[in-house]
Amino acid sequence: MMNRKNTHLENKRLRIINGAITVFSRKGFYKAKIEEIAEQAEVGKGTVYEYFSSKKELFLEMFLYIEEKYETMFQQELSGIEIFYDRLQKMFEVTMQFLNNHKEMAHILLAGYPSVAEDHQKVLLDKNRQKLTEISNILEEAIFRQEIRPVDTTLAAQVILGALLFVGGQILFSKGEKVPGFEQSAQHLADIFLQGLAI
Amino acid sequence: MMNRKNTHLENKRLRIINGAITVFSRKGFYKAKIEEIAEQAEVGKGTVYEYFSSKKELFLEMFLYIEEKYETMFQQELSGIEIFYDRLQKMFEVTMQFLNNHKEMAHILLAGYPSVAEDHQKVLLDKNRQKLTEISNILEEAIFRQEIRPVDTTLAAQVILGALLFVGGQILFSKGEKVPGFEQSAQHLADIFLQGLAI
Amino acid sequence: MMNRKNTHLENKRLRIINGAITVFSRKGFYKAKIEEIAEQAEVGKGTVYEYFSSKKELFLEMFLYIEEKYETMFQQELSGIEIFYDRLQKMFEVTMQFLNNHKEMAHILLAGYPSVAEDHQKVLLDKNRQKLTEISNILEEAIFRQEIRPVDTTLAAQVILGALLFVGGQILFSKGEKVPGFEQSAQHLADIFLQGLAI
Amino acid sequence: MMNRKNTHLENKRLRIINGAITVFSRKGFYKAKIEEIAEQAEVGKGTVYEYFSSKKELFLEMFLYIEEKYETMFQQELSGIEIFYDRLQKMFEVTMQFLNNHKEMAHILLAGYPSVAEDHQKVLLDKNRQKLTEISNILEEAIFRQEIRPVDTTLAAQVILGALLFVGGQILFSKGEKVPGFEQSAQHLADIFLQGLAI
DNA sequence: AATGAATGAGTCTTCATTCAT
DNA sequence: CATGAATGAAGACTCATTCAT
Repeated sequence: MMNRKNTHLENKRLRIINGAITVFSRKGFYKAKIEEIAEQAEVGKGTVYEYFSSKKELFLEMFLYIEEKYETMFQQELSGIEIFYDRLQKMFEVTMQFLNNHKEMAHILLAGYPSVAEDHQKVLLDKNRQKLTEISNILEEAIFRQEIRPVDTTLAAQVILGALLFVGGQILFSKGEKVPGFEQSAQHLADIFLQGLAI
Repeated sequence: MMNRKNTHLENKRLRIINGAITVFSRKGFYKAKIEEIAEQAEVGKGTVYEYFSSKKELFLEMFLYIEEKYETMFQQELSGIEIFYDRLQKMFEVTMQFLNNHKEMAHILLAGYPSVAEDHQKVLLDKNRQKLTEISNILEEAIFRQEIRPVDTTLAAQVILGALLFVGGQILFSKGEKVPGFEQSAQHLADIFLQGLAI
Repeated sequence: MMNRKNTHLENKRLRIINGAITVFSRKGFYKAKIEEIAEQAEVGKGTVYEYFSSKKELFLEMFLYIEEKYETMFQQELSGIEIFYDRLQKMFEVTMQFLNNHKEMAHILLAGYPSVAEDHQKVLLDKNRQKLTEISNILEEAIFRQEIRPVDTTLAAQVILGALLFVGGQILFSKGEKVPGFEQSAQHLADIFLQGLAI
Repeated sequence: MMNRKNTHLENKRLRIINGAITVFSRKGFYKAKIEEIAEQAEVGKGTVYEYFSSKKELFLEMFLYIEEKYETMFQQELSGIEIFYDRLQKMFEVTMQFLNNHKEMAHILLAGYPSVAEDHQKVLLDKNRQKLTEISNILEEAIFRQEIRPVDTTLAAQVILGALLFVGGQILFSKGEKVPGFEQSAQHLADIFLQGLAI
């Protein structure tokens, strides 16, 4: 009983988060209207406030929700892969796939709406840092395994994440134009990073 | 006389643009208040509207102003340099230097505030594309000179610009923490791109 | 239940319209402040916008509301009367009575605030034309019945409506001064129109 | 010399008044911009304030200027005419002619923009009253001469002025539609007033 | 728990007016 | 006298948030 109720509630919360994803990413934080999110979620405007105390809070929760999905996807897809080149390629692939499913989030992930964050800024920055650390760890492991040469892993992680997000964004925002398959792009990218540009 | 007047007017327009830079980058587009920009510029609120027809227009003009400065800096600094590695390094250096002077713009350059743009979106996207083309050309030239191996220059340009902006942003937003010298970081970055990560 | 709610909502809409009547007629369109209308209606400023999408729209709706009341009054009072002289007299009487209850509207009915109208101008002009047609019809009927001689009914209708509104307005705006009873004035007017000024 | 200067000044003042006529009547009081009036008059915005202390004052002065022209025209045209019927007809004719030349003023004359007036309301009302008195006098004279029967001249004057303005307005605002010649309309009107509608 | 009607704080923008040149 | 750049008071309108039902 209790359980069913919880599920039911969870569903409503989830519907709202999904409405938020749709609207926030279409309109951005400021142009998104709570009312429209409520409509999307097929709940009443007031109901949104039963689950989230404010628009900002909703934005944050939505962000964390997406982040978590990204993170999970990231972990899962990379789990079995040992070879660094393959991991790198998979990273790009997963990220592009993810951005493709949440196109609109690319901007948000990239720039993080600093002014929106304010109170929650710490949380958002931490998420970013976390992802960088993750990539950093992968790099360090690869260095340890002597798959790659010793480089400043912090810097390299930034370069990779920047590339991931920006290239992903670029590819996705070039609407209408031919978007090469993710796999192929991912291969190219991994290749560039691994082999470098030098002859 | 006429000249002095023109100069005087130009000064006021410039003061407003600088006010806009300060406030927009501190608060973002939506939280920035015209009144505060006017205060910053030490002009009356109404005066802003003598020079710019709307908040959006002011934002666009400010963006173009900054872009142009960046562009000029970019061109100048790269002009004498022939070796690709040096150019790459300089690119990073210039960009970081620039972002350091306009810290606040990093977000804006990165994400382009899509929802703000709307009417002007085309202009903003074009600027981005323009920069990518520029880098692309540098790459093609380097390929032609056989300084680097033949790669997808479009993709590579995106990777480089993404890295430029993101790494720049990262470095700058880690306020309080030790920021390594730009030169050194630029060297590292150029090295990573040129040599790749592989052993 | 449903019914009570509707009634309740209707009431609020009506309260706002009445506030609008009070304020618009005291101050005219441009000097009227939405906030004051809201105060009059004892609702919040925002509530006005729940019911009317803009100040102009509110003005139009108020105008139509008043027009309808005038029209109804007009129809009802004239319904049983056959003799042309009596109808004419009643027309004046009804109009003066009406203007007396909505003093402030006289100007609006007279001049129609052309610049306010703009978008809605057509609606307002149509209302005017409608009233003229109505009077025109009454005149034609009277001509048919040979109660009055054949005249240009369009012109005559204009004369009569002009007189109705202007005289009404004159009488009402001479505040403080002795206003003769409506009935008596109406008789005089009807007499002038019917008998003419000639000896 | 002095004289020429005065003339010159008078010219500038007049140019502004004429600009005001054009703009006020096209846009109405509130939508008219001082700047546009200045443009029309081909003077600087500030210059308007050299001649008129405020927008309201300019409006009033413009109104009086027009009124005077109307008045003069009225007096002149009626001066030689003795027969009441002819005077009545001429009145209509002159008024329509006048409104045709200052189309836009019809509304203003009709309704008098009460809210604009405020401070000057007295002046405007007086002008109106003055015109009514004038017509009243004409009527009294006609009664004295036994050209028309004794009627309430105040009321009759109102009816006539109301008809003058309203019919004039109607005719003029029916843009695009066939407007019968003024003379003919004036004849019809005079006929209706003199003979009445009765058979 | 769910709703949506009601609210008013907050901001862009307009434009009459001023005043230094 | 003439000008127009500068100003800021004022007001329509939006929308997150509340709360009675």
